[in-house]
Amino acid sequence: MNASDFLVQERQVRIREKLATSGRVLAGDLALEFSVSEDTIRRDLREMAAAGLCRRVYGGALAPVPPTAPFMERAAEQPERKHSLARAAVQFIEQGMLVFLDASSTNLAIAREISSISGITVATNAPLIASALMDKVDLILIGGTVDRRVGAAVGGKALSDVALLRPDLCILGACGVEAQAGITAFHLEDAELKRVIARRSRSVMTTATAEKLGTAAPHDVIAMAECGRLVVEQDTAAETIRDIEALGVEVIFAA
Amino acid sequence: MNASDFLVQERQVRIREKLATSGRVLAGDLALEFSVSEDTIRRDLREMAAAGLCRRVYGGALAPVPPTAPFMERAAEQPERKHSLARAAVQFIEQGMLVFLDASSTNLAIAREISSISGITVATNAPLIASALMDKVDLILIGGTVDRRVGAAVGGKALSDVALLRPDLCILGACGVEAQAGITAFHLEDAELKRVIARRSRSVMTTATAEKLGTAAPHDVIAMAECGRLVVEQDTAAETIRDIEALGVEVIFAA
DNA sequence: TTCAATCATGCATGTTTGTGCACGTTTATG
DNA sequence: CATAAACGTGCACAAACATGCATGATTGAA
Repeated sequence: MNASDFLVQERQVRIREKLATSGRVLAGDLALEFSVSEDTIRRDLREMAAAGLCRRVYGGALAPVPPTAPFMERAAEQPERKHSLARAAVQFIEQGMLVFLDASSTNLAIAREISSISGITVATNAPLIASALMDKVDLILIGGTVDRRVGAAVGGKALSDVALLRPDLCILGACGVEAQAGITAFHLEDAELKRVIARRSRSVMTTATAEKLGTAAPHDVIAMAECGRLVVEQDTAAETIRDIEALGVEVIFAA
Repeated sequence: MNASDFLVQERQVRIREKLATSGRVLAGDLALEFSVSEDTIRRDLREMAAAGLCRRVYGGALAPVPPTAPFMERAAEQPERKHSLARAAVQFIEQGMLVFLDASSTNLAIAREISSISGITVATNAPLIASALMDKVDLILIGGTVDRRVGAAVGGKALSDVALLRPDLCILGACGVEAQAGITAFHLEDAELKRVIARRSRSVMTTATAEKLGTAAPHDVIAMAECGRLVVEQDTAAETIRDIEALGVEVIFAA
C-alpha cells in the first residue's frame, strides 16, 4: 500500500527531524512526501502535539516552544485565556498591599491588568513585569544575575534580596501545578527563590491554565496545601479541582 | 494560493520581529511582503494589539511601549537621531566586557543595537533596558526601589549593589552635558548612583543629543574631564566641541 | 493454518478557519 | 471642506479541519 512504506513511528520521527531543522511543517507537503493522505498526517501531528512534540497550527505544525523559552514568547500564546485568569487574580489585590509578582507570562498579564489599582507596592524579579508596572505602582526591583530561560533574576543575590521582603500577597508563576507534587518550577534556582518568597508571604496565590494542571515538573516549589488560592479556568476538570480543594486550597474560577 | 506561503503564526512572528527591530510597520508593506491582502494584515495587527504585542495606528502598527518612564517618552521623539548615536556608541563595546548601562532613552537605543555583539555582560538598573537585553547578553539586574521619574532603581539598595561592580565600560545617561558643570542628573539619588558607578568603571562614556549639550541641570554627576568619551551628533557646534575637547575628553561623531 | 482482534489508513461527512472582496465609515491632510 | 487612503464589518468561498466508518494489513492465540 505504501509506495515508499514507512511505519507510523518512522514517519513521525522524520516529521520531528524536519521540525527540528526547519522549525515548521506543512500538512500538504508531508502528505506528498510520505505518500499518505493529509488526514493521516493530521492524525500524526495531533498525536505529536498531545505529546508536546509540536504545536498544531492551521496548515501544519510548528516546532514546540521549549517550556524554558523566555516567558514573554509564551505571553502571546493564548492571550484571552491568560487575560481572564489575570482579571480574576487581580481582584485579590487590595489597596496598601505589598505584592510579589513572580516571573511568568500570566503574571505579565496581571501586571498589565493592575493599572486601575492604586496605593499598592509591587516587588518583582522580572524586568518585563517591572517595565509594565513602572509608572503604575510603587515598585521594588529584585536584582541579581538574570536567568534567560526564566526571564528574571534568580541568583544568590536575588535570593538574599527577597529574604528582606514580607509581602502581603505572593503570586507565583508555575511550570506545573499538581495536587501531589505541588507547584513546580523548571530549575533549582528558580524553585528556591519561589519557595523563599512564598514562605515569607502572608498569602500565596497561583494561576494555572489547563495545560499546566496535572503537569509535574522536575523541581517542586511548595506543596499545594501551602498555596492559599489557585485561579483556574472555567472548564477545568471537576476531578482535578476536587483533589486540590481536598488539600484546603481555595479554587477560584476565572470568568 | 499563497505564493510564498506562510502559516498565520509564522507571519505574526515575522511582524513581531520587524516591530522589534524597526519599531514600526506599515500595513501596505506587510501585505506586499507576505503576498496577502491588507485586510489580512490588519486582522493580524488587530489580533496582536489585543494581545499587547503592538499598538495599532493609522497606516500600520508600532512596537508596544505601553509603559514609559518620563525619560522613555523621549525615546520615541527622535528615533533616528538616537539610533545613530547608539550605533556610534556600540562600537566601543568589545567582547568579554562588563558594561554598565544607565537609565536613559539613548541607552535604550544602545540596548536595542547591542544585539549583534556576543560574549559581553551588561549590568543595568533600568527594567526597560533589562527587558530589551534579556535574551541577548548575560545580564545583571541592579535592584532597589524604582524611581518613576528616572525609570530605574536608584535607592540605597541600588547604590550598595552597584558598589560591588567593576565595569570595563560605563555608559551614562545624562540630563545635560556642559563643559563646566559636567554631566548632570535630575535629582540627587540618581546623581549619586551615576557618580558611584562612573568612578568604579575603567572607562566612562556619554551620549548627548543637541538639546542636551550646554544644558545645566541641578545635580552634577561627574566633572566633564572624568568622562573619557562623549558621543555627539555630526552637526554639533564647533565651539562646544572645542570646550569639551580642551578638558581631555575624546569627542566621537555619530554617522 | 485459521480466525478474531487490533491497527493504520483513506474516504465521506459536516464544521471551522483564514482569506479576499464589497460596502460604508473614519481619519489624515491639503 | 474636500479627497483619498486606511479602516471595520459582513459576506462568500475554499482550504483545512475533526469525526465516523469501511477497508485492508498485521498480529497473536487457538
